[in-house]
Formats: sequence, C-alpha cells, structure tokens
Amino acid sequence: MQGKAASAQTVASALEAAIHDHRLPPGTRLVEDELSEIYGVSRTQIRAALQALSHRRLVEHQRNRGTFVAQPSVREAREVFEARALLEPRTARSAALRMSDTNISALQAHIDAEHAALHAGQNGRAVSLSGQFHVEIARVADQSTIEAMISQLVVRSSLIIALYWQRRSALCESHAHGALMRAFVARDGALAEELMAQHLLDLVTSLDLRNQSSTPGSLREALI
Amino acid sequence: MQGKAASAQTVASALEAAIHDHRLPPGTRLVEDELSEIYGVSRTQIRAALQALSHRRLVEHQRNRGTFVAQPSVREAREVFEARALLEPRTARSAALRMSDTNISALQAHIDAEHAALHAGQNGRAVSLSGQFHVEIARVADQSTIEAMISQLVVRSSLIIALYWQRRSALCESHAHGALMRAFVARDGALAEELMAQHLLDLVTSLDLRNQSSTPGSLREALI
DNA sequence: GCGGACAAACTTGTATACAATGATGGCCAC
DNA sequence: GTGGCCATCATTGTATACAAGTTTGTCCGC
Repeated sequence: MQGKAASAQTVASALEAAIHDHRLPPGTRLVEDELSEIYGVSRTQIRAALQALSHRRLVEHQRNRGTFVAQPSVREAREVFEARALLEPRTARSAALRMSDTNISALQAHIDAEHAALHAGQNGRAVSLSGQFHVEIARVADQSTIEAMISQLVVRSSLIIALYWQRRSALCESHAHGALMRAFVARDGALAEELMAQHLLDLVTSLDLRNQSSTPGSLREALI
Repeated sequence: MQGKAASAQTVASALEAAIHDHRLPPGTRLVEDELSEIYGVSRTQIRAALQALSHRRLVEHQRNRGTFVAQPSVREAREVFEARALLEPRTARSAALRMSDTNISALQAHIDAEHAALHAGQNGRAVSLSGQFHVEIARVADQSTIEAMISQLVVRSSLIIALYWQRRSALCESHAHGALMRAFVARDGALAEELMAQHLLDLVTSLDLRNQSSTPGSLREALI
C-alpha cells in the first residue's frame, strides 16, 4: 500500500512498536507466514525484519523452530539496567546543557501524552512513551551513537517491565520525569545527571528480580 | 567444508575479523556474487551476513548500489569514543574487582600476542588484538550486554583508526595496556577505572579528527 | 489404558530464477 | 572534439519453489 521499497524496515518498525507497547507479550510466537499475510509482503521481507529485531535482542530466533518475542532473563534484566546506568546519567547532563526551549516543549508534550495514555488505561502505551522520553533526551544530547544504544536498551527494558513489574509500585514514573524536566528547564546538568541515576535505580528496585529462571521455566513456573 | 548450518554467521564473523584486522579497508566494495564464490555459499547467506554487519555499522548498504566497508565520519568517530568513555572505565573497575589469576594470564597472553604481531609488522592484526583486549575486560566484568556493546564499538574504532590514525604517535598502546594490567594484578578498581579513562582519551587525541568531510570527500581529498 | 513408533501437516531453511536498477561505454549530432 | 543519448552489462532486489526439520496426532502392541 505504502511504498513497497523498504518494506522490511517498515515491518520491523511496526513489530518493534508492538513489542514496546506490550501488544506483543514476551514469548509470543511470530510465524513468518502469518506476518507475511498481515503485512502483505513476502516472507523474504518478514525474515529480514525478524533478523533485524533479533540483532536488537527483541526477538529470539530458534533454528528450525521459529521466532519468539524475547523473554529477558533476570540476569539480562540486571545487565540492561546496568548499561543504562552507565550511559544515561551523563547523557542527561549533556542534554541539560544543550537543551533549547523547543526541546523542552517537545519533552513536555511527551510527558503529557504519557499521562494521557496512563489515564486512558493504556498501560503498555504509557510504558512505551515513558521509554521514548529517555531516547528523546539522548537525541537532545546530540549523540546519535549513544542514542541508538539507549533506544535498544529502552525497548528491552519494556520487555523486562512486562515480565518483572510488580504492580504495587504504581506511577512513580511521572514524578521522576517531572523532576528531570525541572532540571532541564533550569539547565542544571549536575542535577539532571543525579536525578537520572536515581530514576534508573528506582526503576530496577520496582522490579521483582528474584531468580525465576525466566526463559525455560516460564511454563513450569506458571503451572507449579 | 565446515558445518553448512549457520553459514551466514560464519561469513559474518570472517568478514568482521577481516575488517577488524584492516585487511578490508574502509570503503571497500563487497560484491555479493564474489563473496558467494569465495565462501562457497549462496547469495542468500551472504546477504544475511551483510545485513548483520550493517546492523553493527561495520558496513554501509546503499540500495541498488551495493555494500561497502563503513567509513565512519569524524562525527561518528567522536561519538564512538564518547560512548566508550561512558562504558569502559567503570567496566574496567568491575573487572579489576572480579579478576581471577586465570583471567590475568589470558589478558597477558593477549598483550603478548599484540606485541608479537606488532614486531612482525602486522599492524592491522595488532590493532585488532589490542581492541580485543578491551572486549576481554568486559567479559571478565561478567557483563555480556555491555560486552556486546563494547565489542561493536571496538570494531568500529578499528575502522576509525584505519581512517584517522596519524602515524607519528606510534606504540603508546602497549604502555597503556601494561599499566592496566598492573592495576588488574593489584585488584585496584579505582586505578583501573582511571587508567582506562585516560587510555581512551589518549586514543582520541592520537587521531586526526579535523573535519575532512570523510565519506563523500575521500576521493576529492585524495586528488586535491 | 499406556507407551512408543510411525505418518501427516506445518513451519522454517535455502537456492535460484527473474525483475529492476544503476553504471559503463559507444555513438551520433552539433 | 564535446555533450548528451541510448544500449549493454553488471549487480542488487524480490518472490517463489522446494528441501529439511519439527511438531502433532494416530495407530498398534502390550
């Protein structure tokens, strides 16, 4: 329908968005023929898209078995947030120092959209927007390489949240992002760095990362 | 010859090694039919391999034109080393604290191999081994997610070195890695972190990153 | 009824044929 | 001789057909 050209890229983006939004939960099987039918492109394109997602660790490909939405292990979850803890605080600092008024409006719009989604009961969408907020910060910092890394980590974090989120801690997010916004408005790099570091720590502690042997055990766990 | 199974992965690894070793200089065109002949696999596998390398930013794919070994711009070069500066020092600290005697021997063997390659005039191979040293450190730190990121950044750094290295600064590398080893032997995390940070700074300053409009200008530059 | 072997269906793996695109070189008009 | 146009060639893009593997279901012997 749209340009037939970069169809693999289009499919990959659509699938990535669906994963980020929690419309495709971890473990979902992605059958090539079905996707081919759904998106109206040949299996060649679907395979290319799945390969791209596999490189980003968003899906896991099992030879001759199929492709499944990834189920990050507890260990992988910790590692993803450790990586974010190394990358994001300093990036937030750089961003604070380069922040323009236009950037601030855009970020604020993001927060507003996140709240709207949350109040509309679209939790997955809210998580997705909340993650995108972090990517936008990297974009403001004008570091496209780091931005690409953070983008990947953020989507993986979305999978981690889908798996390990404990519901009792509700919407602490909004507070953290609001506080960050104030640091950005004040162009306070040091504060932004510290707030981001704390925000990531809070995120990890809001997860339930006791060893549950995740991937191979999800079935066994579920059935006791 | 070897297992026919994961041939795309095999080809990708072979090409990545060649790029890392400077046997395939930046800008080299990679023709699918040629590679298909060389490795004795079908174009399907070659394309999958090239797609993988493209995701790692080691090659650049131009639609309908072909695939070329990447030529990182000056800007990208700076970004890569900024990312490394965020990831590697703290990783070196963790590694120092987890370092076993076995790890130390393995790292020392790496340094020795690097020296051997250097003295044998295999500069590219030396650069490659020198980069691998950094990856090994991340492995000791037991952070596979960060290790994967550093691995990618290291190979991209190899391309950057191929493009922007100024020969007058010769083998400062060995010194830096030797100093790091001493910090590891002493299990001195703080020192390792500081040495790594300095090492990366030294690396950047040993490059000639004045704006040369890299990618599109290499021809014009060469012919003045 | 239970377990194991076999067969069918479904899904993925791979190669290849063909289409489409872009580069190259020659030709002709001026 | 120079510039633009056209034909040819080399190379990549894409779909599809077929092979190979895995899962599922059935049947039979015990």
